[in-house]
Amino acid sequence: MQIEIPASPWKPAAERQRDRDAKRDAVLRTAARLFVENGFHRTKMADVAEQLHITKPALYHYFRNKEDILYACYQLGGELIEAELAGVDDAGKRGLDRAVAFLRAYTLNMTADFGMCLVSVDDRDLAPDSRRKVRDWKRSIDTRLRGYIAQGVADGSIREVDIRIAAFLLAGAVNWVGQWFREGGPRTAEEIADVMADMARHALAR
Amino acid sequence: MQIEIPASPWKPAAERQRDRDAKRDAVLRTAARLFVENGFHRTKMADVAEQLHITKPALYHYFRNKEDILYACYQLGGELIEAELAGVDDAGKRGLDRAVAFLRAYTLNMTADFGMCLVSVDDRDLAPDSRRKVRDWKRSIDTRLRGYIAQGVADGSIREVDIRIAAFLLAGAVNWVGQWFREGGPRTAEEIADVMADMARHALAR
DNA sequence: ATTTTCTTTTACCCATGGGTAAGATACCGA
DNA sequence: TCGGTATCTTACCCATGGGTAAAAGAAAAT
Repeated sequence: MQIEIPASPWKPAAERQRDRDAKRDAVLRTAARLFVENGFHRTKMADVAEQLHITKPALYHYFRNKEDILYACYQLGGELIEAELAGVDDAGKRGLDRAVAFLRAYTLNMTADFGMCLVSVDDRDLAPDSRRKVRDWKRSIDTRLRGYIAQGVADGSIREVDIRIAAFLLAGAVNWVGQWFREGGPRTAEEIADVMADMARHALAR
Repeated sequence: MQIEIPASPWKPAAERQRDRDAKRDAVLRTAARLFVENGFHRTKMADVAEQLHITKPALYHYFRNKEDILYACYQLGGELIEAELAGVDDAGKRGLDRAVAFLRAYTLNMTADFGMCLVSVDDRDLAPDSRRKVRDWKRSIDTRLRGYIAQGVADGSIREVDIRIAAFLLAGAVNWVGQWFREGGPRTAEEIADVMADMARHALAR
């Protein structure tokens, strides 16, 4: 016979909250994958629901609308990248080393669902205010890369290049990874990131 | 008093055909620009018509449906690129020189409306058979770039790289140009193509 | 002049898919 | 046991936008 332990009155509530968060997370992951796989417009709310074995209206308990899900994808994708980029400044003192480390970290993220979402989904599908936030964030990423390149030119580790164009081109190579990389292909994400880092280094180094 | 010159019975018909072709072309250009500007799904047939000062049903005299316009964009974009790529083999005998010339030519095209269409519009919006043709063509472009790189590795002008990944990354840098380049910006298309060529050369050269 | 053909318009149709209203079910605290 | 709340379902609504039918207008052929 078990002794009845009086449960804390807060515990069930907390557990409930955990459940809710887990479910919200599941919606987000499923949607992100479908957005990447089939595109935002071809992904119906009913499709997302079907994958989760629920019905469409149930989704609206976790997100206000479709655009809200999309924005959450961008937000989470952004946070994941920011986390990955945190260690870049420790990669070395020279601008070249930092730029390369930045691109390598970015590439890794671009092979994951939420990273892909950032580039394979059009941010014009967001409401104006959400879109502004996303654009601001993207701009900050770009500014950061340009900063490393500028630093490298200043410290002599990077040759004289048009910083704006160079940053766009390098970012393009990385962003495009989200368009062709698929889990289970002939190369791992790490291998691709290594090649990217190697080529970026050669492209920039004096 | 004017002498009545009996018109050739074929001339009016030919002129009519020219008119029709010119109008069809105008539809295509307008649509391509709007597709790039606002995205395929946000571009309504009525929008295209409005820009041309006609009404929506008039469009259907020149194209069977919206997807047909999209396919024509891809087709023309492809032809323009093929034309630009024709001279690549004459750029030198070494694989490196050819790869660089290829990327430079490709970049130039990616700054024009139809070139942008190729990458900024999702080919999953095409019907299955059209999509297969487009995919086949894209694959042939990729194969060609890989061929130049492989040749370069063989003749010693390009260092040992993972050819598949290198081609994807370089193509990514180029394709992404269509996402950010806009006419009237701080740099011309030529300047961007030059930077691209320069960086690609450094990234690949032994 | 009139008939025919090409082009364009007005007035529609309707499938799609995001979103909601209202009720059923389960679960919790008291 | 009961009232309240969170969750999910069934049954809808309806705006949107691609596409069409049919008639009007313009131009060419006879």
